[in-house]
Amino acid sequence: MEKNYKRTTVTAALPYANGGVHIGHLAGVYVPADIYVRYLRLKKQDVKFICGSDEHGVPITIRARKEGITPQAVVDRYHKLIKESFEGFGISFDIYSRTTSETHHEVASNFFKKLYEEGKLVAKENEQLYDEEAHQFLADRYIIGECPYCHNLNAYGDQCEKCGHDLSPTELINPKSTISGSVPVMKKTTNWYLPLNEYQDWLKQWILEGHTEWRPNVYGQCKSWLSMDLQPRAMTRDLDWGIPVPVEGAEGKVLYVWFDAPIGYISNTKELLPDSWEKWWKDPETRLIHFIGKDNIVFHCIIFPVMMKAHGEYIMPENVPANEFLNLEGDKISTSKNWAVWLDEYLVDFPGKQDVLRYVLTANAPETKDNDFTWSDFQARNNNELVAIYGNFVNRALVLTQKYFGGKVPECGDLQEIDRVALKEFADVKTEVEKLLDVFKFREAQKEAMNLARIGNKYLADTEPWKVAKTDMARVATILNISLQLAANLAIAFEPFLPFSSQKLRNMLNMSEFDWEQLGRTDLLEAGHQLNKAELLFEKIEDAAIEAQVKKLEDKKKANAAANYKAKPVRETINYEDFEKLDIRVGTVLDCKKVPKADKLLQFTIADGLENRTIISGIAKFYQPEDLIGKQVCFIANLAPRKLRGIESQGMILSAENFDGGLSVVTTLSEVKPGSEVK
RNA sequence: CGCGGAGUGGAGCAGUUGGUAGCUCGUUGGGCUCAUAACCCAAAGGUCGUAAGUUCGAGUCUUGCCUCCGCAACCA
Repeated sequence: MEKNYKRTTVTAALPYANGGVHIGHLAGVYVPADIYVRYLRLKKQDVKFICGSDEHGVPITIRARKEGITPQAVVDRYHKLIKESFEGFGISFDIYSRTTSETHHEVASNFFKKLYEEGKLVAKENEQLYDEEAHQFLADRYIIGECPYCHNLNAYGDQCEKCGHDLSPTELINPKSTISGSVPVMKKTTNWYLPLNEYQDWLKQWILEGHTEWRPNVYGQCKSWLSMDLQPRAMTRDLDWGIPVPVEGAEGKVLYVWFDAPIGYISNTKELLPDSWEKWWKDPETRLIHFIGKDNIVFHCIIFPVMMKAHGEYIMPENVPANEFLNLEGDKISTSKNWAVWLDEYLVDFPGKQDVLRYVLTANAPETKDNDFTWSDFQARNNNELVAIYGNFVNRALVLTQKYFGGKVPECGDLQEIDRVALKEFADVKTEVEKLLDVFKFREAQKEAMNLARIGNKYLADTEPWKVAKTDMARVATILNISLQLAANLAIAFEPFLPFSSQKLRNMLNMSEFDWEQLGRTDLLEAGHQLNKAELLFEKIEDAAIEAQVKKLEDKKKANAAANYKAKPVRETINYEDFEKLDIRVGTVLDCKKVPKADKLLQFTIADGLENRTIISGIAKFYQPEDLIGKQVCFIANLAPRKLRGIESQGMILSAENFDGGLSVVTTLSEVKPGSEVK
């Protein structure tokens, strides 16, 4: 803030066009960004608010394949949905474009070309698994196979979720493509890498020394990254959905989405301002602010800055206010599990109540830690704060004015001490709100704005104009004049937070012009100015509406459980000899305890009718060790022993994996002798 | 195993450079009646995840431990 900037470029994370947007997106990124931008605009500062859909990447191709449509059709659908949701909530982007736009393809392509031609990228050849049926290289997560450590048959190419080992796809036994089910083959490929390591010292200096004021979560995350040795990172992928790599010999390759997406900020600016976009990105007198969620910190603080640095013409972000996550009724919000409050549905269920959600999400914003959204909190904040404090004060001032002065702003007479105190208090609010907004503390800033209404209610209670009216109308005039000035101030103070309500309030007050500098002043409405009819600024939300939402969520939860249960296709047929190779037996658990310093592993001592054996199993999350002692389990007796956390596991205990990932140990219906074979 | 963030009265949050713990909502009692049973006042209620340490003194510094969230597939 010390530096005097001429203009501010504000970006909000590009939502991925593979689903709708929900309250988590809104709370984490778009509402705070919108508040900030509206605030700057009110201060008459030069600001551009840039966003758009991120429309490339593998998951979109997967969805398209699943639905039997083109990737373009997928992104068209979600781009429209997302764009409309944002518009519905008054997120005031100057442009909301998309990364499939022509401009973006050109900008991203040129960006890459410049880095390539100047030798800022390093080409590297390596071998990757390739799906010959689907004709594409496979990202780690799209390969499953048997884990070489715990022999879980459904380990992913990057990690086995059962034993927690980090894997590389080539380690998997019997790897299989999740896309086509075919067996992937090794194929050589060349990709271009951004040598992050070469920029490490610069990053350290820029962030760790230059930006100690960044939020602790952002700064800490950067510090964590910069304390390790950064590795070159591939900026291209072998895929057919994306921006073609503009280099000879790079057919069938596209830019990595995380290379492509942040450049989207730049190209969308260019689309908005074809002639003057450069000053918004290249002029050192421009302040660049990225609003993101915590999962994006590394891209916006490390990778994208390095890209821009390597390019050489761009300015660096001045701040990256990242929020933590929002939970919903105690559980993580999840697109894939459909555990979310979707914005498009909210707009239908609560028409005209966009500001209520904006208010609640800001009041409860996950600025320093993850927070929880609950419908009962939503109701309470609406009824006890918006309605009771803000709406009610405005209503009181207007109704009294209507009653005593026919809806005309009365003359302000001599001020008494109590008036001066109230005026002083609300003048102070301006300074306070500004101070907080300037450092991205939106939650507190909104609370401070709400204090204006509190001051108003107290002022009315203290001065009791309805009593004074019996004896001294001149005094009532002064009191109501001040109250109305306060209401006008509220309209300004809340404009960044609750734009719809501010608009409504300004209409009631018949106020045309307004800007932030007027905040704290007492001459916003002239004596004799005619007010419009008072309406309610906010309405109470009844229990029934809340119960309906809670029920909707519960129904979703049930539907999810059902939808997520889908049996996997049966594997390749085997013959009896193959089966016979497996020696499956029943054993009795003699002892069971947690493996120290491993959160998933249990160590079993199993009576097997022979010499007893030790088996490690990754089911600690689902069983208390003592509950298993004495129980009979099925295990594979002739699996090659394997060391896990330093303990040799002599076999594998069989468990069924439920739809939700939960594991249930396989046992027998009646007790049998330890060592009995399972056939 | 490693790294980052967080753990404060019933709920949601503040607590700056260490000095007897604040705010909003809720609760209880009182007041008022202009107002969407809304508003105003007052009170009760925390010893700050846990154990130890530094200090005359720690929520605020150090160390260990516990719990939650996140960490380059997707996801704010």
